Amino acid sequence: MAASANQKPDQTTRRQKLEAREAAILEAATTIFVQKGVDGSRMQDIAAAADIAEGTLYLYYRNKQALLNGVVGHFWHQLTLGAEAAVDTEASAAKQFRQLAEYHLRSLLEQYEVVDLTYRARRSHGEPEQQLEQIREYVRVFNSVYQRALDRQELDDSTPRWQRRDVFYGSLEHAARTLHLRGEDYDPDVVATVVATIMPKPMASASVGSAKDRHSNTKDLETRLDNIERLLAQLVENPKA
Amino acid sequence: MAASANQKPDQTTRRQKLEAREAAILEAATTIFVQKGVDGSRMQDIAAAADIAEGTLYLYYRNKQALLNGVVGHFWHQLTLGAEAAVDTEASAAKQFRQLAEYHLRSLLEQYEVVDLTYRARRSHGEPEQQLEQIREYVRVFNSVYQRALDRQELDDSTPRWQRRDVFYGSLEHAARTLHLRGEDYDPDVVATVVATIMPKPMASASVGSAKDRHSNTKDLETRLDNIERLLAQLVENPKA
DNA sequence: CATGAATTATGAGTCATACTCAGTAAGAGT
DNA sequence: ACTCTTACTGAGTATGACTCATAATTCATG
Repeated sequence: MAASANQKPDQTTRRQKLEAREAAILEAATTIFVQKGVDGSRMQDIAAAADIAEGTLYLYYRNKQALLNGVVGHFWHQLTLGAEAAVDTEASAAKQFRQLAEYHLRSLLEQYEVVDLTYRARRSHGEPEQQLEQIREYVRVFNSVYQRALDRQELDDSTPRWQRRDVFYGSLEHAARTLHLRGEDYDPDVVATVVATIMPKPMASASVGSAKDRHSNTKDLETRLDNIERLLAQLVENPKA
Repeated sequence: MAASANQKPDQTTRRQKLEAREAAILEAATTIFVQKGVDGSRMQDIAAAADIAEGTLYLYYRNKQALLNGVVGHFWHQLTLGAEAAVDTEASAAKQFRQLAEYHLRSLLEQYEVVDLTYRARRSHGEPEQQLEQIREYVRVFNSVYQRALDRQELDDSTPRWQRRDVFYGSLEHAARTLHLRGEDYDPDVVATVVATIMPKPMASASVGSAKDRHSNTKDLETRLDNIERLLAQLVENPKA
């Protein structure tokens, strides 16, 4: 994950070398932490995996906790970039929430082990008790979607934003845990439920009978409209294939 | 929290003494863990606080992780007892959910630091990755309320139970975190929102909901969507035929 | 109440590992 | 080449989790 484009096959400037080292450290640390857990990982091993001496590690991160924070912070930063890309700011508010929810749930599931590290990253060693900066950054993606929805009057403000946000992230987080524990995959149904919860919906979802099949998650009308849009786009771009 | 009533002012039987020690250890460990965090707590200090030698600690708990599990497990067990007491099984389903939600949110807020320890209790030192037994026990309280609601037909089963459960606990958990970070107190509004989310619309005497009946309208839309989807699916899979 | 066998408690010692620091290498500027 | 600064190194130190030989307690016996 180099920050900027490579100019030449081998990075030469001092700055670039340092950044490459830092990236290598983060990658190594992520791997080892995920593999062996935080307590099971020795700084020695992480250094070896990053191909540097143990002491060098401490030039980049004050201590193990800081390294963990770095790993987790990096992860959430990447997640922010992905989320911003996943949301189509032109689409309807419901669709944007759905895109964000889908991206979020997918990511949590795919990188469950890294997410798990998040819970150990916090409070350096005493008082502060604060969120990681990068997590707050990530939440801003939700805030943007929310604000646009308000501006366009596609969402009323009958419920405080933070409450809806907590429902959104809280539900998805727990759903991810449940799905992971069961060894199940991404479930579009969850996204539909959560989005329907966030957006006050004028309609009472008429319940169709048994819809266990993956085909008919026909809970949310908007979800179905999405599907139609996607199918249409498919047809338009690939009329024959 | 002695299991049974004391027979005499000073506990004399072997069993009682051991149980008292165990309780003392848990209490001491809880205090120290909360005060200094898991990494900041030395087994030495915990032993001292429990008024025993360090080695004795290891007769009761295999290692620090096991001790942490003990502390957290004890906490959730107590929470289960409290939750069962807080729910009136005769009341309406909505009310029971509200009682449980209120109790849950209050407890999370009041003992936020202990709850925080929960995230570190898991995976002994490698593979298993499983919930604490006592947490599963706690969740059963929700399941009971849910089952009663179903039996009495105060709740439809249009959404899977686990999804509603994740919304319930996930939302409350995040709300607790938010309120705690802001230094705010228990907020009844959150409970109302969460319960309204769990229970499909028509109910909930707490929250005000404008339930306008658009049922026919919705149904109409659904029928039309069904047709369109079917046609599209045919087209996509069989472009020419 | 002795006696001793089982159980429970002790804390000095062991050991693994996070972190330090005196010394070395590698650039950059002259 | 020579400094001066910045970056790296890994043997060494300190800390704290865990062990274990020994001691104290408890309790079932004669």
